[in-house]
Amino acid sequence: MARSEISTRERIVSAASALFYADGIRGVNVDAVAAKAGVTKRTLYYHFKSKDDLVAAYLAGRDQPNLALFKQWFDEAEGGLPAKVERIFRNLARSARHPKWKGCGFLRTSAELANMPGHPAIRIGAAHKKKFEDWLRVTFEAAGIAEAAQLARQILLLLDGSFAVVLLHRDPSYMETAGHAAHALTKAALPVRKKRQ
Amino acid sequence: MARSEISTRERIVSAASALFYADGIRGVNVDAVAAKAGVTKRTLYYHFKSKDDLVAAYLAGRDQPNLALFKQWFDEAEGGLPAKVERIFRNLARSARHPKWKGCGFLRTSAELANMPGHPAIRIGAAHKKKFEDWLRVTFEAAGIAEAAQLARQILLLLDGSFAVVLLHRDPSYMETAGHAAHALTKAALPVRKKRQ
DNA sequence: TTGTGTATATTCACTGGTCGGTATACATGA
DNA sequence: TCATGTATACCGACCAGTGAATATACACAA
Repeated sequence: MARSEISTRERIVSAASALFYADGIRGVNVDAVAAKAGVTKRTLYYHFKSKDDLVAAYLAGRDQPNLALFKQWFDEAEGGLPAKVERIFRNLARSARHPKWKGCGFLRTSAELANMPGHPAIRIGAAHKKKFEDWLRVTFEAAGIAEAAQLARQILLLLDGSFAVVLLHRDPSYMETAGHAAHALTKAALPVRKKRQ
Repeated sequence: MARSEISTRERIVSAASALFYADGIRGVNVDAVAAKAGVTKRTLYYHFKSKDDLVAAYLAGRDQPNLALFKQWFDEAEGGLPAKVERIFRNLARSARHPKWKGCGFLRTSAELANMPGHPAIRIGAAHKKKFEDWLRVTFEAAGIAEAAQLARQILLLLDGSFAVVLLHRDPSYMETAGHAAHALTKAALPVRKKRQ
């Protein structure tokens, strides 16, 4: 193991991440990843046994940071539960306005590799979405929502719908629409307490 | 012009459609399309000036039939507007159970070609989704829904979210969840008439 | 009817280039 | 001396697109 600040392996994953996200899996060749990481291809193949292995590392490296960001957005939002949920969508809309934004890497990878059902990248993507859905469900349960599981799935559907639609239309306002819907569904599922929030 | 039942060009598009949908754009090579269509590659290039041109033809050929199917499902459903909307999702869930189902071809293509913003295929996909959204909006306006445009967008988000999530998890029950959400949002947007539906 | 020109449609063989992955050798530190 | 890690050079398969020739169908003049 090299003792440098960031390991060779990390630099390779980082380069792969940027390229795969920008141009898709099949749109990026291994030489390009090696070049961007500043290593030769042989070195890359020392650390990863195949391109597929590298793809898996790319998504695995995005799992935790992505979830953390959503949770952070939720936590720092003010207002009731519906407002906190909606805030995730509003922040996402802001991200989507950056020119380099290209939707959800997990979703795009699973779409591209849809003909390889058992591909590690797809399993990692599915696990990622499951974690997000579970976090939503637990949060909703804690708020006393009876149909917490169903609501969590609905929010997930709106979120992933946003990724798909905004990627296609390049119009982030769809994310705010999804946020409204998420707000409405959450509010309707909330147990009644008093008239005003 | 050949006088056969189906033209060579149609056979090529049909072959391309099956292959591109199954394996993705970059996962299919032009030789495979030519072979499946029973023509030489040179013939294919007589009818289409490039692979991208063929991709555009693939999606253009799916536009009208896809929309017609959704409208048919909606029309033949019984019950009120929310039930008719929900029926689309239920029928889609049934389609998604077929082993060859691989999500929405428009969405998957736009995800795969996300690094080519002006690609004809993406414009065709965007136009397709826009048509569907417009049809929903007009339908909702006819039902007297004030926020018809917003509701149409929300339904679209749920629909495309279904495609993405079901493709990833291979669990069509998410489509029924989306149908519930669509039902609830439609019902809430409907102008009040009487207590029981 | 027959010959000729022309646009359409199709084939075989090929090219220039890309890509995932590897054989082999070398360096360095424990 | 042995495990770890890096470099150069290469391979075989694949792949989008093309050159040149040929077949088919039809229009029109002799």
